[in-house]
Parts: sequence; structure tokens; C-alpha cells
Amino acid sequence: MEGFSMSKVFIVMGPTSSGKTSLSLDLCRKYKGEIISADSRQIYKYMDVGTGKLPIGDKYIIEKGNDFWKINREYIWGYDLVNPNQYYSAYDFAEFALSKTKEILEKNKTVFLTGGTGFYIDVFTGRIKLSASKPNFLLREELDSLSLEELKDRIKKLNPKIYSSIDLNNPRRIIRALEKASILENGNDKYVSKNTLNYLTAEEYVYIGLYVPRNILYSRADKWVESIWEQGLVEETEKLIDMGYGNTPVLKGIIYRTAVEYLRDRKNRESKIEKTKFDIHSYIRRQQTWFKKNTDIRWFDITEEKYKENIYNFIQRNINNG
RNA sequence: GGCCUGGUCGCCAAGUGGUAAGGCAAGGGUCUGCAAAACCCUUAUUCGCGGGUUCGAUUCCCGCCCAGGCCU
Repeated sequence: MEGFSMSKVFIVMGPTSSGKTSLSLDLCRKYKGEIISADSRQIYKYMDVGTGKLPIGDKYIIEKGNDFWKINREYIWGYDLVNPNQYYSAYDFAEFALSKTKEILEKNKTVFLTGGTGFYIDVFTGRIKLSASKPNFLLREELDSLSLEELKDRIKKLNPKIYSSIDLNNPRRIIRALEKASILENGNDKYVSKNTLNYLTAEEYVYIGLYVPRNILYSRADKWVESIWEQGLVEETEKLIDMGYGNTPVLKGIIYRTAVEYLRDRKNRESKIEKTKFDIHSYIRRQQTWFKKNTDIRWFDITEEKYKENIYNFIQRNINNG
């Protein structure tokens, strides 16, 4: 990997509707790059409308490959990685994205890792190092049926130290803690995985953040929500249900869950669209909360006249320094 | 003009003579293999306005204003 060690990987991040993809497409054209999407929903096949893989408007040429899309002839990796009922963790993503990054660099092209899933990005870059404990689905299934009190009891008995250090209101956290603790207790190495992630070095990452004032962000997101309801979200959701994915976590998440509700009663379309907008707003807030932690991000305000030019200069400078 | 009902946080809304539930929205935050997930915190010294009764009124009484409904 020596020959590539000086290459920069550009990470384009920002909340939904900040224009990451369209900017990245631009950047690819300009700097001979390829995009890796860091988005925990776009990894799913058959979910194109509700995850924003399909750009709004008709000025886009889309070609779908087996494990990539090409939009306006630029490569986007990280779409359609798994079926909607498949488990896919931040670790899986990091593994995929890291190897894809190396492939792209070997072709002497520039990597634009762009997305809004901060957790994925941080695991990819190594800012967050995951523990060696793999998910234990059997255990999770068993634990899922327990009440919060029962979960608390279990972790308290198993490991009081962990008990006092985690969020005891959050069943998911407790279950994960139990999962880890059970490895420690039982020495069950079936669920131990060495972290074999092949990180690049931290200096190779250049973070580009897209800043958009809240009110503008909300109205852009609202517009997007309206357009997907007009352009096939309901139909796509219906198809996913027909395919047997009705009970998957993805369909219970934001966007799709409201469409599922609508399909059940076909009533109050407008208020469901409203609800979806509110869901998106709070998602945007959560994303921004996450991004705040990373002080290496260089933020660009997209409402500024010359924001693109500023980004070009910024990239140019970093490529040259590389 | 008369009668009735109602005016409680940006919206919906409960409430009682004893010092203002809840939901939504908004804002802040947590997060170390489910993350568009899961979870936590904050937000009316104040109940249309004025006066009265009372130890004490958002709650009772009087007047006014506003909204909706009905009647002539």
C-alpha cells in the first residue's frame, strides 16, 4: 500500500438534503473520482425512492451495475449491497468501504466517501474502534423478549461494572452490553472477531462538511419528502411488502414506516406526509449532533455564492499537499 | 339585538378553589458491530382582559373583549 499512502480520501458529509451527492458527482467529474456512499439505508436493494438513491429530476442518467450505480457516468459504490432483510453493521460497511477505497486508489482515482451516516464514517476512518465482539443473534432474539427491568437485572448480575456505565433506559444498549459480557463470561470465541480492518492513516482523510442553515435544510428536506410521495414511495413500499420485507427493521424506520401506515388504511395522506417531514427534521438534528464531535471537518455553507469554488480550492490545496 | 358554548405554551389538549397532565412541534444531548436505529434532557411563575369573593382563583361571581353556533 506504500504507493498510495500519500493519497487523500475526501469525506463529504452533511445532513440529508444538504446536496452531498450532487456535489460529489461534480467533484468526480472534476477530479477523476469515484463515490462511495456512506449511507445506512442506501445499502439496501429495491429501496431506491425512499432512500434517495434516485435523484429528483430528470437531468440524471442512471445505469445500474451489479454492485454499483453510475449516475451521469460517475461511479457510486455502496448502493444495493444487501437485501432488505439482511443484517449489515458499521463494521461490515467499513470493511467494504476500506477495500473499495483501495481499489479506487489503485486505479489512480480520487475517493469521495459521501454520506450522512456518521457512525459508518467514523468506523471507516477508525475514529471509532469497534470491540471484538460480534453480534450474537440467538442471544439477541432471546433478550429481545425481556422487559427493561429484566435486562437490567441480568447485566447487573453478570457484570456490575458494565451495569453502572451504560444507559439503563436503552434496551438496545443493554442487550449489546450483555452480548459482550457473555463473551467475557463464557469465553465463547465463536463471537470474538479480531478487528481486521485495514485502516488508512488519519492524515489521509480530508473532511468536507456541507453546512445549510436549519430552516433551509428543513424546507429542502420537506420538498424531497413531498416529491418521493409523489414519485413512487408508496408503490415501492408496497412492492417491498409483497416481496416479504414488511417486517424488516428498514421498513420500520423513518420514511418507510409512514408509507407502510398509509398502505394499511389509505387515509390521511397529508398528515402522514407531515409526519414524515417531522421525522426527517429530527433525523437531521441527530446527524448534526453527531457531526459536531468531529472537529476536523471543514464546513462549507452552501448558501454562499462561491461555496463550490471554495471547495474546489480546498480540495486542490489538499491534493497538492498530498 | 338575544341565547348558548368556548377562550390554558407555536399547535392539539387535560385540569382543579391550594398553587398548571399529556401529545405534537422546536431545541439540546447520548451513542464504540441493529445507527434513517435505540435512548435521554429542556420548553407556560402562568391559564383572553378588568374587577370582586376568599387565607388562597386558571378554577366561583360580575363586567368587557374575542371566536364559533343558534335564534329574531
